[in-house]
Amino acid sequence: MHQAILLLKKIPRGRVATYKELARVCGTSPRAIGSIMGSNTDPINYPCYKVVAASGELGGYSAPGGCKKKAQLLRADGVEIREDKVDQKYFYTFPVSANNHKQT
DNA sequence: CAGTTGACGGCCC
DNA sequence: GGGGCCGCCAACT
Repeated sequence: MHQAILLLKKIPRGRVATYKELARVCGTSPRAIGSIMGSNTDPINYPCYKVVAASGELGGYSAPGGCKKKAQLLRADGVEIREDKVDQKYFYTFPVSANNHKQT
């Protein structure tokens, strides 16, 4: 198990997190996040589809359906996608003290 | 254990 | 804003 996987579930509905954000909280590199996500193609227990690139692009999706399914799931979450890209307004940032302890 | 690849990001041109 | 190159951590061979 990895912290990044846990962070996926911490992402509020209608919002998305970037690889770099997860990397920032996990203290690792965005490459690692992608690798971890690729190792976990389980959108059921872990909404990996809520993770997008910093550029707003959906990035990739190893789970069945591909990036198209990913976009579909995001829209179902309340995230509006424009030209296969997510608006920066949906970018969610994790609390600095949200490493592994609840805050506020 | 060592080498290469990959769901990416940042800097330079 | 777009394209190219380097760096990064983890997983696979």
